Amino acid sequence: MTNPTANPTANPTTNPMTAPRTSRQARADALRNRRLLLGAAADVFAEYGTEASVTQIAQRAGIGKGTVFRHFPTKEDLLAAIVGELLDALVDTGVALSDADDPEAALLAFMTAGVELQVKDRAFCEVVGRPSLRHPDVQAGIERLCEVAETLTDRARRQGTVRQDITGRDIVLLVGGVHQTAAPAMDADPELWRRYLGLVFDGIRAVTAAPLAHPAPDHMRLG
Amino acid sequence: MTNPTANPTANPTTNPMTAPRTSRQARADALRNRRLLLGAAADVFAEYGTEASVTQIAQRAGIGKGTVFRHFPTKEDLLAAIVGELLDALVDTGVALSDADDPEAALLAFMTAGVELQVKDRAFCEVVGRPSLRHPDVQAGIERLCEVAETLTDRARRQGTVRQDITGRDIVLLVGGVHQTAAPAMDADPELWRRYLGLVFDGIRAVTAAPLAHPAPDHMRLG
DNA sequence: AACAAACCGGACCGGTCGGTCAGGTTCAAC
DNA sequence: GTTGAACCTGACCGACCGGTCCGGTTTGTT
Repeated sequence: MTNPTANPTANPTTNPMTAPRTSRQARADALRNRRLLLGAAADVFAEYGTEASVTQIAQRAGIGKGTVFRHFPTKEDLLAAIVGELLDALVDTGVALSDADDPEAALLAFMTAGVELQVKDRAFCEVVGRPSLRHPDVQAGIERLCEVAETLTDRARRQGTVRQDITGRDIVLLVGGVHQTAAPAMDADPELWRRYLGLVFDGIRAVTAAPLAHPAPDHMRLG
Repeated sequence: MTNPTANPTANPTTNPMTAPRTSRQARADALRNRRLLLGAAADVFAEYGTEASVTQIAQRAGIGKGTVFRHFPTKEDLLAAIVGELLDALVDTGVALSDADDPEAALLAFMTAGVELQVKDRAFCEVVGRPSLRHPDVQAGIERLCEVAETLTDRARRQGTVRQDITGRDIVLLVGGVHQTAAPAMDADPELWRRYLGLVFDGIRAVTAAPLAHPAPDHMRLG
């Protein structure tokens, strides 16, 4: 959906990654600036989080601030495009793990990849970890993430290596939670999240434990 | 330390909760406004988080913005006073649980109280969950929290109901992490954190699991 | 009652933010 | 080469922030 090489016939008003106009070909300088913008935005959002200013992104890209708003009507649209790509990449990782030999190891690898992405990218973990950004692209990406997580979880459940009462949504939420658990102490130990991922995964593997008293979530946002 | 009824001979420059002047008695209106301010700040920070504006707090208290800065030189000092009180209350809860009959249940009750506080108070969980606010009062409060958590953990460890490689700092970090895990879906289910507290506690109780590969944190902030 | 110190409050300051727009520039079609 | 639409830019706008300041008010004391 947010793949920059996607079908150019897609609706340009809902997909700013494709050609912005349907009639004429996009101009060469416009495409060049768009690439510069997306690269700079990815870097700056990753390093400074969602509160990075548009001015800062424009400077990093070497373009004017007005050009940013020409390509994306609001800052949130730009942010959603960046985070959407990251979500897509993580979904792809999950899909690739869906037919691995060891379902338990595959689920752990998926969670590891998720936490690593959050560690690397401040904006990603801020957007995924809070119900603030209601952008449809992001919502859809998270939904796809839950689906692939459910696939991975289901295989491990059938194998009997993880408890029966864990869902794909649990996994997605726990990936965010593991990162947040370690976050306050990550300056002192950048790999601390591995400790809590191990602990949480022991909880996920506790097949002999009593079922969790509280039911699983059925949807992740809105009320 | 941040108890409003604490010893009035404490250094007023480091403890804004006590009388602001050593020589004369504080004026009646000043004390009244201070109480209004602290109450309003607690409410507004709890509801809107650390980004609540000083103007908003002053309006809720029914006082002028200048009066806020008369009592606390910066917004961060006010925030630290509020959060410090909450930390003290949680430490007291932990101390009260330190001689309970069932160490395992006591540790779980402590964690439950911690998550409940985070659910109720946005500012509290923002300050505890991020290494941003370096205010000494807050740092000291977190340190005391880790100590009482270590006491509770140690009793449960000796009893053999929790794994040997869990520390008090782990517990404090996990309390924050459990809340953050459920946070994205708490609009739909405000009690969802109970599910993940149960799951994490199963991990903590996994006495037969292999020891965690990554070592425990030895300090929580700075680098 | 009279006084001075303490206190109050909101206009004000400098700074930052997301977003707009007029005017100059560049590209591509012919 | 000419032309005009698409594009680029950075000065600018209004809103909001934390924090300051001083004229006016309140308070406790004498």
